[in-house]
Amino acid sequence: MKKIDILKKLRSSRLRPTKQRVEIAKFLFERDKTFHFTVESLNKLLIKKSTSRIALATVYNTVHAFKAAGHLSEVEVRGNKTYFDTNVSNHHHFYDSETAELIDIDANDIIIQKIPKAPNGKKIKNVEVFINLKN
Amino acid sequence: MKKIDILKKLRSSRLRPTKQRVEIAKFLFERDKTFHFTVESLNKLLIKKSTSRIALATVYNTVHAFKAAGHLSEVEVRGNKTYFDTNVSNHHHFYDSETAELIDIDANDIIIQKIPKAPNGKKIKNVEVFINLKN
DNA sequence: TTTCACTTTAGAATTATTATAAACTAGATT
DNA sequence: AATCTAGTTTATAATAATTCTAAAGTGAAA
Repeated sequence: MKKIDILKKLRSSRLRPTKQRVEIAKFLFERDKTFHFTVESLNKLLIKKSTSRIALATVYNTVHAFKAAGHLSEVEVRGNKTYFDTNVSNHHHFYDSETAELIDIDANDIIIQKIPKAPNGKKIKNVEVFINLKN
Repeated sequence: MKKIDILKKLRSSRLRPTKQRVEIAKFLFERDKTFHFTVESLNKLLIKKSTSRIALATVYNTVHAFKAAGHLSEVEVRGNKTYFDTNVSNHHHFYDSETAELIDIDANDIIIQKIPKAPNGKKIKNVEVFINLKN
């Protein structure tokens, strides 16, 4: 993705193409493969690579702005709380983000027909299906 | 579940049945339905219900001890960091907890044959399949 | 009943994230 | 081009969830 495309992408998302946003956007989107990161890891990479210093809070702001604009997705469904479950059997969950409530789904109520094989020397430990709900 | 069972359960898991553990275990396991909670919410409920005061750190310790013993499962796979993904299309993930690495799975590589319908007045927003890896 | 490794406790520390408020800037208006 | 202004960036403080620490307490083995 060219710089000009990034400018377009930002403008079309009503994000002012500031120096920082352009720099972060170039870093994130000028690549061939998918890129997974946390704000913290992105920040470290930016510090290494970039000439100008970008505040951590700006990285948070920018990442969330990109997310709101649909340029990034967040691989996290439950906020930052850890839920525990007295049901230790293999099962799945509905998650209602309105009420921050988890609902069990019996393992038998979901059948997965096709599944990819694990990469390289890895094995599949378990498969969790998470169904997010809306009203 | 009776108190005596809880004592057995703890002993068999090599957890000393201390006053606090028994109290928390009774609260968690002497019920018919699955119970979902966070340490914080559990702590609040314990403060309300219990006679003796239990330190928050003890609730953390105890919950993790129960988890290690297999009496509780943790509905959370990625620690407490939020990952972002430059791939905004609908897709799934492998998660390698050894390396804390996410790997994309194309939406077409997973086919779900049977899925439960959403509860009460809710709709399904999206379905996330999370495949945990081991070595 | 003594002993000691395991526990509990209060509070400090850490980590991830969000809020704040002052300084800055892209782009519209003059 | 100079001015204006809402949106941005920044350093820092605040918050929230969780873990650490070190001292005091306690099951249960001997």
